[in-house]
Amino acid sequence: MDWSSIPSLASLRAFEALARHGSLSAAARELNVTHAAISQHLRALEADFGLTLARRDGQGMQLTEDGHELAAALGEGFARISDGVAALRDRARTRPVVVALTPSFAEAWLMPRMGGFWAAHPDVEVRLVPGVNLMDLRRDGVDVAIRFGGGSWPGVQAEPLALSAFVVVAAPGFTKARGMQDLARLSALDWFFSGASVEQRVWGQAVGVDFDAIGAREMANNGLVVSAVRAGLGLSIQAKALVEPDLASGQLIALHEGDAAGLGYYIVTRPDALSPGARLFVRWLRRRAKPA
Amino acid sequence: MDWSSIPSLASLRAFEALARHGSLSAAARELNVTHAAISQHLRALEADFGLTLARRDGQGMQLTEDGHELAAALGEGFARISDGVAALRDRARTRPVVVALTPSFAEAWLMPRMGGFWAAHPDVEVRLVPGVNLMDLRRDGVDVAIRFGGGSWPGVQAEPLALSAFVVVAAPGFTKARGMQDLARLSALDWFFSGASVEQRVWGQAVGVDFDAIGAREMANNGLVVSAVRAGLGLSIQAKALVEPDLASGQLIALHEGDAAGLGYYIVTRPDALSPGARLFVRWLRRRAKPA
DNA sequence: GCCACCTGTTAGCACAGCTTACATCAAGGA
DNA sequence: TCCTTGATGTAAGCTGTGCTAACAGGTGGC
Repeated sequence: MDWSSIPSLASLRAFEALARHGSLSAAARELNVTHAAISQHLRALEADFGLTLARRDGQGMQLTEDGHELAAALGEGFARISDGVAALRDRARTRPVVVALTPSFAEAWLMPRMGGFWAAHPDVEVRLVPGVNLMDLRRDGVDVAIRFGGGSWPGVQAEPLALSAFVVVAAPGFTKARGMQDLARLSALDWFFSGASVEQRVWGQAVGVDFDAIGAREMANNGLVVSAVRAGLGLSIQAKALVEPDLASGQLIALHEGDAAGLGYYIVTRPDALSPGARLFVRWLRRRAKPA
Repeated sequence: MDWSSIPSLASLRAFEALARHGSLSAAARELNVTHAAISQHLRALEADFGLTLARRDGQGMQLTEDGHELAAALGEGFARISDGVAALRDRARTRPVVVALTPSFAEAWLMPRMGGFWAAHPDVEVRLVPGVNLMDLRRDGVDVAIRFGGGSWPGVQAEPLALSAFVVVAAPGFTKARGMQDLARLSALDWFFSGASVEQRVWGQAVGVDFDAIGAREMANNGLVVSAVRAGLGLSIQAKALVEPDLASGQLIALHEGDAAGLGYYIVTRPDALSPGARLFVRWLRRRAKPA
């Protein structure tokens, strides 16, 4: 495409509007500018082409044949562009919001609350992508991630959703059955953990324990870990925010509680390009954050 | 057309170029800007739509599906616009140059020289429109006018082509046959003039004579006037520039010569919109002006 | 004659869109 | 392994396009 021979697009747009309205003032109103702006564009075009495009005709303007020819081309061209833009906006509006999060958070925190979002925004489709690895938001097409950690990751924006202390939990009967209150006397085999639980790995690093290394019992995912603990088979370390309901109902009891120390769940987004649906979802998340 | 929902056309143009080249730098080269400009436009579009349009991919860029959709629409739209502009330029290039002039000037000065222009520019069509009335250049679609007068007309540009004294001419035998050298003894009936000769009217005004009022013999056009004078039937006032050849060949002799006084032929053009052909014609005219 | 609308033109200002300048990263060749 | 080349990313700041403001004049309807 040889852009050098094409007059400024602003001029062409102005002329296209002029052609449709047949009057400088009307065109100016459509484009939210003054008539002087349109007049200048028209003069510039006529000087550039060396053609008269419109004759001044008392009230209003009359396109010449040359003017009509140009206007037709511009009308079609701009219409195609406008259609394409509109289609893309529509696509952006209806596109599912892709949310990456840790499996535990999805199960224990988000799913119980999702009903509220779906009720409020039935037209916004949300695709939850549970996963352990830190995904590259841009590369993997993720709109929003909920990550567990200290809140500082390079190249993304992060805001706290729910800072959370950790708790060591067990079934109410566990310590009684074992006849002990003393954590120090627990063996490695009493601990359950899951390599798939980002939260436990982060807490482990924070308190200086590598569950894998000390030979604790590993489960495939944190859901199994919690099941085992509920069954009175042992204990585990959990983000307090996630086991809140179990503690409240008495299904689990907290043996020890640790400091939040800035660790918790963060809403992580790309600095650029947040889709309309994603914007809604983030706003909804923020409102849920307070009570948690 | 709802322009408010359409991003800046410059951004869209930049993205269209990016889509075709698959690289910021290449697109920048096409548009004669730096890669930073393209990069900024891309970011602005992505932020506006809330969509990722292109993935950064080591060397070069890869459009997303959304990006391809947008690029297709833009490509077609801009192509239509570009075609329309090109067609109009072509039309402007090949359009005949409309030249308005006085009949006398056309016959006596321009026609003898037109061969030179046609030889130099065989592709430029020139339409001569001889006429007496001062035409409205814009309204009547006239590119160039050659007017006789003092050089100052409102709303147009005028540059001198050939300033010209007037001469009172007669056939060589005329005065001899009448046996007199003395202009004062000529009667009104010895004068020929034409109401269609702008030049004579202007000279008349300049010297304070209204040929019509004094009852001189009127002919339909100046060609007939000159014929009558050549035949020895009387005398007339003429722009010197137009009867130069007759004087040189001895067909006519000058009885009296008046001052140019700023009167003469001027190249008159509109301040705006001079078509390419018209530009050529005016330039050619200017070169002919010196020797005349 | 008045009013309400249009167009034409200039001077001057604001900001979109650019450049400059720096950074990082990947691919090739010495 | 280093160096060169050419890609992208981003911030700061300049510049010229495209606008407004403020004038003028013309036209049609009441």
